Amino acid sequence: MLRTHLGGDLRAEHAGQTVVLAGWVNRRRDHGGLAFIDLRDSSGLVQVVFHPEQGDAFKVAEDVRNEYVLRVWGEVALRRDGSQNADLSSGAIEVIVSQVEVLNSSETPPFPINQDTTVDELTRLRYRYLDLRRERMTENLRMRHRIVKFIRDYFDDLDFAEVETPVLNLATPEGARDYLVPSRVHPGNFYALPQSPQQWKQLLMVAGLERYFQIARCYRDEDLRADRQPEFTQLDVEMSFVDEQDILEMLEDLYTKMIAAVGPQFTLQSSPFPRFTYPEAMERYGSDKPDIRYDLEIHDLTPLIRGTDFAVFKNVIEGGGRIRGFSVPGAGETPRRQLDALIEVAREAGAQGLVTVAFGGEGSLTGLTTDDVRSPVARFFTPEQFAEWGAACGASRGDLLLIAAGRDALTSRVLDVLRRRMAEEHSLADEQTLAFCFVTEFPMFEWDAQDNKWNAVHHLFTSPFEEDFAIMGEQPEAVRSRAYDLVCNGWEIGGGSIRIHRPEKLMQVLGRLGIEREEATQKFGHMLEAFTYGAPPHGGFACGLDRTVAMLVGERDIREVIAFPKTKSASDMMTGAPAPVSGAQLNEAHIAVALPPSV
RNA sequence: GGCCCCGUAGUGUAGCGGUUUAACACGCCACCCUGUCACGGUGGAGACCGUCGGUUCGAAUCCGAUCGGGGUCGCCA
Repeated sequence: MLRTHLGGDLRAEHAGQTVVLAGWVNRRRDHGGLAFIDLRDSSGLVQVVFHPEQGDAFKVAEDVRNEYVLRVWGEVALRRDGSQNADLSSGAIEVIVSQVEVLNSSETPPFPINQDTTVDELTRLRYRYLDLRRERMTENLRMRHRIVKFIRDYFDDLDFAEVETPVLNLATPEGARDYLVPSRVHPGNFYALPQSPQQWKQLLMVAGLERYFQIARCYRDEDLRADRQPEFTQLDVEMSFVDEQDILEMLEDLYTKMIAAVGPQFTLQSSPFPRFTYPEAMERYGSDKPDIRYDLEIHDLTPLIRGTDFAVFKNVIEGGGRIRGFSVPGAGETPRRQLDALIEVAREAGAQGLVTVAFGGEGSLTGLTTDDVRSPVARFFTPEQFAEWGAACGASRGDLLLIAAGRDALTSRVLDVLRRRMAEEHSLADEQTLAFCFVTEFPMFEWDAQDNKWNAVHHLFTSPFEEDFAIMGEQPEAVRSRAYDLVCNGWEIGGGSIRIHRPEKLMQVLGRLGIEREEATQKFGHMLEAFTYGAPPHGGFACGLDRTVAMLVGERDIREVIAFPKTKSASDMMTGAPAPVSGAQLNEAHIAVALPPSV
């Protein structure tokens, strides 16, 4: 070892000891006749002191710069009274250097390593190794490790086995776009990188493993977002002989214990986690991943408005739509300009418009007068009617109603956007609170207007409710799936389902999705066949590890918890990937490149 | 693929048609400084304003294209 101690570990009790340290120059304070260096290693910082009496060492210290790598020999000494530094773990002491060796010099870094400043994303990714040297990023990676360690221990304790599944897979027609890998041995044929180990884990259930998990890397060739990378990591779990209840309870237990272990500073809003069916979540929050740290709950005003002469509402109701809205406490004084901005937000979300009703004053809504109500539709309704609406939304004077009209799909979407916007503007979401919930009973199918067919909302191995098989032909939109999502603070953290384990059921679903018998056999024959050999009932889930880590370190962008992420255009700024390959490599893979005309 | 935002010293920003020799902070370099810890002081270097084209007497500034980054919708079972 090049050192005897880690600098950040040194305490008053080490005083008098001779130590050897190694690390980076975090900062140098040169007083001419005396120099201090904050030496940084994986444990933190320690102040090392260079006195001129130490001739050679002092001279070396004068020429040292930030990020130089040093090895120092010295004696731990208590700091003189009044010069202790409470901000450093080692702040009670300092190391008086007798000898120093420069293990490596350093160019001036392109951005400061010793402070957490905003730096252009591009520059950070280009010099990712320096970006990661910064304390915040190092801590994020360590937290990621702790979480993975916790997960492995947790499942190990419950007799789960971690099994690695193939990265080279058969491409499937459903779901996200695949990353393709050419086969050299089979000219013209391709593997697909896994979008998830879905089929493998089900086959492991058929294999009788009963309890499987994996920290699995997954790949999807789709456009990127702050919470989406082309390659990402899932906690993948599957169990046999279980129902929804078993799995939801396990997820609850897993996350509750994980947070207690690695993120004790967070408050769980409620445990057990509230459960909403999909229709309920859409009705109350307009979203299948509601942020329930705040209320702003959506209410149906249609019954109160039915029979109105106000054309906009009347037409919507007659057309089968509804009028829905929610109350924003204390927003009754929102100035006109901001209300206009909200209407614009609603329009961007697809709404024709947005009705705002601002209640003036304080206290209950009884005795409301025309002067107390500020609304663009004030002349179409009486104060009593507005008071009824307010009561339905749980509003008082001083609150603001936001009301959208239209088909449910539209009003949900609009009100969801507004809910999140108002929570943001009024700081309703506590950053230290984690509000988990489950959303269950998702629809099994959704209509794909582009391709004119039904798609699986979750995935095609998800089991519909047994009693819903009967209506699969006539009312596919009404078929409920045994799928569930784990949601936290408006983020979809994970999801899963009870699977289909009988071949004839799978064929039924495949048929509904418009996959012909021939294609079904070709793409899913192995699953259909496996299910004929006594496949046990089974189910499971997959959680986004990147999102889980981001959530627990308070990052909004999963790039902050991935060591070497890609840019929005899926490039690696450090290595330059992806890049052209040689003709020889292409030939071996039997690939002829046909570029689009614009390139 | 659509729409939106951003590209100005190493970093973060200002400047938004003409006294700009492009400003400020941090960083960097030199000198001074024996108790600092975001050390301090003095001085200095460093940017053809992403690229190409256009408008104009004059462009970092206006327009168009392009490249790169980011956001968002589509997409992501």
